[in-house]
Amino acid sequence: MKLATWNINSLTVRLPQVLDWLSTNPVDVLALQELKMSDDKFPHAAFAEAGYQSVCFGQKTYNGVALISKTPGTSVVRNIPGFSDDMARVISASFDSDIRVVGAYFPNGQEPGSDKFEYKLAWLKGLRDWLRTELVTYPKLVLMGDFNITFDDADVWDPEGMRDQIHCTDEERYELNALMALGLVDAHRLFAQPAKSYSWWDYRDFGFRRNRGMRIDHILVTGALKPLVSACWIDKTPRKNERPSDHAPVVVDLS
DNA sequence: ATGGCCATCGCGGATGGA
Repeated sequence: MKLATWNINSLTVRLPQVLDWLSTNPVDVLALQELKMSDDKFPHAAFAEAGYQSVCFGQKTYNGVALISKTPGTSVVRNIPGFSDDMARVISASFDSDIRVVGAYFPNGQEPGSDKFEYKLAWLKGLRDWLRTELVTYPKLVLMGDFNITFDDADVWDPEGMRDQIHCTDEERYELNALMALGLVDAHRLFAQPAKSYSWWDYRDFGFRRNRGMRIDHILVTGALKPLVSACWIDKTPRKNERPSDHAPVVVDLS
């Protein structure tokens, strides 16, 4: 079973790229973030023609998440039960009866100390409190998406320049580590990876060409799934497309 | 470098992203 996550920065713009990617990377489940599209606009038919089911949790202009899958997802849950939020950031479903997939678009946070930063920290706490009980119900769980947090300096092209900046603060990393402490492991770091592996590059200043990026898109798995993880990689190919998303897909092989 | 780029809304330029 292969799963992937990809922040596509507008499904309206990037639908052809998503379909193209799926045709050469026929994963079982693809979590999408930043649809920037309301549910009534979601292209279920286009995915169906490609042989994929889809469940979405959209929002006009901002945010929006979806799960694209070969088999239908069951027990679909939108956002974080118990955490009141007017933004569409999380969608969860079960596949192959007992694999629970949580696709998430974590808040950006804009700037440490800002209202958006405080919202990010509150959201992270809400996610953690919910996942603690969710992991009891679903021991085989995958949490993947755009986390908007780096683990450490290895995830940042310019650690000195980014020190204490958004995505790299101690507060964000504390919350990320607290999530891991619930019993999750970073699939990417289970394997040797190319040096300077990033999942996002700024559109400005030839960020991708110069590999000035950050690894902020992650796939975390529970201990029960860890023995099944045979590979995890970042696919930089779509970042070379015309009009690319600023993020690249991350893929995990659970076979 | 007080920035660069991109998507949205909507038709100019602000807002958000990261």
